[in-house]
Amino acid sequence: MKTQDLKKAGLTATVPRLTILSLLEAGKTRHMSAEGIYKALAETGEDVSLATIYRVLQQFTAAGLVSRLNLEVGHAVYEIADGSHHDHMCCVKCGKIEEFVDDVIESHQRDIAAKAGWTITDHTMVIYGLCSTCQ
Amino acid sequence: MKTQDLKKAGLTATVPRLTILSLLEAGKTRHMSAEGIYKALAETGEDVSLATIYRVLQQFTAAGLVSRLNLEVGHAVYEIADGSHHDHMCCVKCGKIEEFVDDVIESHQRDIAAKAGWTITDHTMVIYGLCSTCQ
DNA sequence: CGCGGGATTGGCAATTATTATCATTCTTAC
DNA sequence: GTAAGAATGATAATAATTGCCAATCCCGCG
Repeated sequence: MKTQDLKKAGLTATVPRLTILSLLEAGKTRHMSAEGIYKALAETGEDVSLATIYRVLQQFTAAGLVSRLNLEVGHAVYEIADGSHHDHMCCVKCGKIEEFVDDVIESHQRDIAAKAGWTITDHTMVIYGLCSTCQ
Repeated sequence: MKTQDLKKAGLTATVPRLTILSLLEAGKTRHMSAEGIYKALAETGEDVSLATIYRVLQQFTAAGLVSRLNLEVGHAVYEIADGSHHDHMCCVKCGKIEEFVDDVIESHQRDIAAKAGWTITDHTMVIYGLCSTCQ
């Protein structure tokens, strides 16, 4: 039962949390936004406030019950395009951004996309962690 | 001269555009947010409105003069964490999200981080493109 | 060099995604 | 069942960004 999943994650079993977890585990849509969850629940009359959904998703993410994927919007930084493609490492403590290039990763991406029948227009890869001085 | 860079990109050479391009090319800070650019220019008395900065950055990005990097905030989607790590492909036309795993990419990431003296806490990799049905 | 019209800008309102606040309600251990 | 603390809902607030529109600028032409 899902109550156990929540207990195991150190969260008390409340109605909103169980409702959200059930929806996600039902797997009708694998990737859902907070807004999407809100609407899906509203449709079945299981109203949960948007504030709660955001809070619960944070808790679930922290507990490792769900994972979060950020898409192409939000806080952005820009850099002069020098033609050379590179990816980024971002320090979660001091915010430093370092760049790197790895041809093996680049070519694998192309292979993966091609194998799936996709045409790549762009990609982003960001490694988050502690930089050498923030260890 | 920078006017030529703008002309070549199909953009008329205006004061705000030249100001922003100069700042970015000066390279004092390689990665700058819109807000950061706004403040940096304000300090030297070269005021450009925030709305213009956002507009110009969009144009520069579209023209390939600068590139844009999105960080860990913004519109997010969540999925049940099944333990297995995977990365994502996102269709820019229909929004479909597909998942993939590639061990070579994973291990290369660890190597790169280790070589730079970093400790990875997380990473995101999203390939943007056209999915097989949206070609 | 001056002029006209379309492109561009600035100021500000509006949006979008998300977080904070706080009074009310629910959970749980006793 | 009850009390204490955790969680929720409603709503205000925030952050990043975009939309709107009147005022201004840029540039080819005379």
